[in-house]
Amino acid sequence: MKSQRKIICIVGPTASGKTGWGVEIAKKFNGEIVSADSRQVYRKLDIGTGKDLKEYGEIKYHLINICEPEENFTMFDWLTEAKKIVEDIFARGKVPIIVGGTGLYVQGLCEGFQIQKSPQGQLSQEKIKNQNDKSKVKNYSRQELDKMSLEELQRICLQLTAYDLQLDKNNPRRLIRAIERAQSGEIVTKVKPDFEALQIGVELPRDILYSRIDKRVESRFDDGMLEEVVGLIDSGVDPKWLTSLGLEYGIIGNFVIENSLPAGSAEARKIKNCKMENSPEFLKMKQQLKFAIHAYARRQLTWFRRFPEIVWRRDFKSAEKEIKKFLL
RNA sequence: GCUGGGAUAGCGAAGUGGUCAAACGCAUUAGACUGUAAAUCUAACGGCUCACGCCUUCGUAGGUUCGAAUCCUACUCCCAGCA
Repeated sequence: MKSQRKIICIVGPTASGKTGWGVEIAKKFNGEIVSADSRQVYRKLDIGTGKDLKEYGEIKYHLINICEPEENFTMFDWLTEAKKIVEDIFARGKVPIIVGGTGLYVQGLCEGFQIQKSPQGQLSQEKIKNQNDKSKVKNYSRQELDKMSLEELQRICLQLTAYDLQLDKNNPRRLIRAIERAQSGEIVTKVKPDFEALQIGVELPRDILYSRIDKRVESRFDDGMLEEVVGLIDSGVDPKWLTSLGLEYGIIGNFVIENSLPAGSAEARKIKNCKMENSPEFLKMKQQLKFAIHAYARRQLTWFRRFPEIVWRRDFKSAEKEIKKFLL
């Protein structure tokens, strides 16, 4: 197969078996895997993020374990790296295979997201000046914005961007971004990338998906996921940051904090952990985690559904056929 | 066997005469999403209907009342205390 500017994306909800497919495809089509996972980028977060590094075998993978806990990492950080790596893989005459459940990242790559100074942004700057109220012509930092109440954010947003935020006025994250965008005058646009992409979605009946998620939660606890979280907090990782990651680190993290597990000697901790294992609180937390991951999988599916170009496949064989056709 | 407490939608749980198809939480389902995305936010959620609306629900069966998830009677089951 000669080198060509084509990439394969394997997407789908968590626990659908994307990695397995990706590895098989990499083997069959001379590929390398580029992980599109916003949590596996962090070192030391292994069990909770489900880094099955062994699963890759001989296959080369990228963008896993590329930064330290607590480091800021955003879509554009990922995009910058991913673009470089994709080029690199092309240069080596191989096929980049993007595998991951972080749909936004995959979309950003396939659609070519780019930051741009926008005239609209300038307009907002004008608007600030026109407020005539010098005290409010302030550039708020993220830190400041994070501390604000919904009402404050709404107020500032209204001053800056007027009516165009009708949409998500109860969503602090969105409001903060809208404010930042207005302040910086930067906007994200799309520039068609010069490669072709085929997006394959791993499809799974809902009930099977859920039971796979549940099983995986169980086995991760068996693998020492609770201990991992305790260890991270113990070693000084900011619990606030950790829990902000959501799911395993959010729910287990909060559980660990509430039960003040990360204190005292390793010995004492171990005993406490064992005692914890089957306490009603522990069981409850475990169930809560499972449900949270169900909801996450649903959110992922909602996201993916908006992209009609994704080709959904239940069995690997037919996905493989699709890819063969595409690479021809 | 006696006494007390209780039975509410898939689950948990409010409601103790009208404004109750019944708060709230969970689950579930759908949606949003352009530098935090495993995050953040929105909605639906007894049945039928696009909808006004209609129909059937609060353990079961009767009763009181203009009107009952709410009061009365009997029955069934559950829990606690006493035997």
